Amino acid sequence: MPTNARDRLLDAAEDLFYAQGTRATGVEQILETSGVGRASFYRHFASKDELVLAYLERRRGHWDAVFTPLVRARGGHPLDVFDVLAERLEAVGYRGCTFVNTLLELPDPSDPAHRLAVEQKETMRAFFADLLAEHGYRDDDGSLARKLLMLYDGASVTGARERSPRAAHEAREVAEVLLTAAPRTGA
Amino acid sequence: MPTNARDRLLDAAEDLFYAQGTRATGVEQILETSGVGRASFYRHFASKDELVLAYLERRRGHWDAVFTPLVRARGGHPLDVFDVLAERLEAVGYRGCTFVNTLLELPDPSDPAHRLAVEQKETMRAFFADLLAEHGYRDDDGSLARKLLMLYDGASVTGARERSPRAAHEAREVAEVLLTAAPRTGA
DNA sequence: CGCAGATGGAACCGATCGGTTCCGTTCCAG
DNA sequence: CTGGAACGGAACCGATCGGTTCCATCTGCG
Repeated sequence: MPTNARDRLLDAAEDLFYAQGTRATGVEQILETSGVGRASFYRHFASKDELVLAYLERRRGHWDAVFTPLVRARGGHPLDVFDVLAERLEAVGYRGCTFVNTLLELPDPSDPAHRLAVEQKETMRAFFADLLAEHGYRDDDGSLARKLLMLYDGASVTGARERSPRAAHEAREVAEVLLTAAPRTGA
Repeated sequence: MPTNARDRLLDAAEDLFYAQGTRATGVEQILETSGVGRASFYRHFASKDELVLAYLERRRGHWDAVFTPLVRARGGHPLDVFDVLAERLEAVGYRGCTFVNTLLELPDPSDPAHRLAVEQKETMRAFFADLLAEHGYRDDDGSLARKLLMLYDGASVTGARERSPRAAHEAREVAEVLLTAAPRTGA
């Protein structure tokens, strides 16, 4: 039974938190952007921190509902992740991976937002591991999946800095070299 | 003729800005940590923003004066960068690359702090390019140097998240594969 | 029609933000 | 010894922060 105001708040929060960071975005600005009254805000969220968490959970849902299906639609090869990332880098206003940005902006490991971001990164690593296994790449110690995630994070940061999709293309090239040298299942 | 207060302010700013981020650190906390009076602060810095800039310039100087000599001392091979990075990741309180953190925390491209961080990243890229050339690696389009920097950034972010030097070791392995496949000068 | 729930506006709160001002002290050089 | 520069402490400023409260309005449903 979410009312309209809640959705508008989350829409505004998603835009502003992502573009400016969570600390840099005040409640006031979210109210102005969403057109929601101050009272209504606190009827739907106990605090700004809870809105931040709801924002992160929404982005996590976006990963499950949009990002991974796009990778699957391309065939689900580990390299496809970097092609989907490249498309995102081309979008105006790309500003890096939400979860990398959040865990760097809120570095306290006991912060629920930090923890959620770390959990999401673990989900991404597991996704790489699944794709590798499904395509016959052996990764007994898990290092290959971690390296691909590290490449993904490096491309996200570089893309946010250069505001160009080149980083994703070059990350894909690195990943390609990595996979060429990787052992195959049953070999 | 910098007085003692200025140095103490920069010492405190370096610790706090790096550990918590610049927005999360108030002037008040810097005054408490440094033991400097509020008036003295504004005698040395026109604003908090200028202290942030001075902090970044100090870190940039640290790169020139400490980081790159450590790499040179190991032989100046491109892979040596990752070994020096690994040592840093082992230090308690490691929280990622100052300049990556800053350009993500202050995403406005016209922000002087953001610009300084971007400039420093360009310096790092050029450093990789120099090391590559000095050790006989061809990199006509500069993509190899950019990829190494991307690996460095990925390892920094991952190291900040995992609080372990493993990311640097794995980044070095990726770089090694990359260099093995790279063309050599005169070939 | 009339009621109830959801809403937006605005006033208000204490706390904190970055920044200014004044004053008393310390310390070193002339 | 004396003057001035540098300093620390504290009061103070306006602005903004996150958060609370009250009220008028709108809307949909019985």
